[in-house]
Amino acid sequence: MSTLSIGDLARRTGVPVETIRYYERMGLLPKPPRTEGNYRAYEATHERRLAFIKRSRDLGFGLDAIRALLDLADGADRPCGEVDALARDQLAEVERKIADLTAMRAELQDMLGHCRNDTVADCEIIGRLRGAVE
Amino acid sequence: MSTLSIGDLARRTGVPVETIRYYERMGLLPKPPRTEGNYRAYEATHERRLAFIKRSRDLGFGLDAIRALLDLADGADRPCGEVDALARDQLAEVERKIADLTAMRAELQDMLGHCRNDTVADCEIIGRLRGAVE
DNA sequence: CTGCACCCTGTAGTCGCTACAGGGTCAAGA
DNA sequence: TCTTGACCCTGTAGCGACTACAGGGTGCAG
Ligand SMILES: [Zn+2]
Ligand SMILES: [Zn+2]
Ligand SMILES: [Zn+2]
Ligand SMILES: [Zn+2]
Repeated sequence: MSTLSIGDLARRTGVPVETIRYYERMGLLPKPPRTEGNYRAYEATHERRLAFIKRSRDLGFGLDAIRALLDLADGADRPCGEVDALARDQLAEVERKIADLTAMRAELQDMLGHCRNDTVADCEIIGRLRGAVE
Repeated sequence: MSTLSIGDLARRTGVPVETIRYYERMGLLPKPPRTEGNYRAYEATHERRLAFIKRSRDLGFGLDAIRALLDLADGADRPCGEVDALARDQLAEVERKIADLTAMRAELQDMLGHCRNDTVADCEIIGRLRGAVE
């Protein structure tokens, strides 16, 4: 037969079992029918939906945005402006994070480059954390 | 007099009041003496320590690493190898995050570049989230 | 003396999981 | 047939680093 246990679904999508149950609680994944023994019995639609969620998570979308994307994906004939807006917001967020991290990287590299592996008293890293150079 | 209220300290360091109390609970900032009315009364040492914590946080160090850095900073005559190791670990972590985010950015940009602002059914963004192209 | 800004403690919520505890189910092997 | 072990169930608590109250106390200016 064609239903999947939660463990099967986890293996096929790469999403941990606990996370699948969490998505169900959060309303991202519909509650599947149950077997006689009260096991979740998933079908292909669930697998597709979970794969969609996983790809969205891999791009950094938050669960609220994913809920919105899933809703939008159902309205095939509507324009995709809202989808684009969510993607642009996400891109902006990613770019902001990259900018922050790039500044951190530059400062960490510079600190490490100036450190003479001396005593703590002379260490450039500690010196800058203390505020010697900004 | 030379003591600072928690609000003064917050203004001078840019660290919110709630966060200062949180750092105290977490053992990063020593408990300051109190006034008669039970207000925290900070001195210059607290301000320096909090500034150190803030600069470390701005570089992305976690609170455990900052605790270690603060301890190491007190041993002026010891070699700074452990400090360097913490900084290198942090640099590696930052570089890992940049790599992840850069991949997300590339995919988001590519999705957005292919989107023709059509219907949801034709939208490249939705298509890829569904798994059309990996 | 009254209002208001500030301070106090303690607790709960955020986000997206992750890790149990304490049980139930089910198929395969001895 | 019995038992082992892998899997599944619910419910709750923990993570990191805050953030946001609720419900009160303090202190100063008008
Ligand atoms: Zn330099
Ligand atoms: Zn050094
Ligand atoms: Zn392309
Ligand atoms: Zn589109």
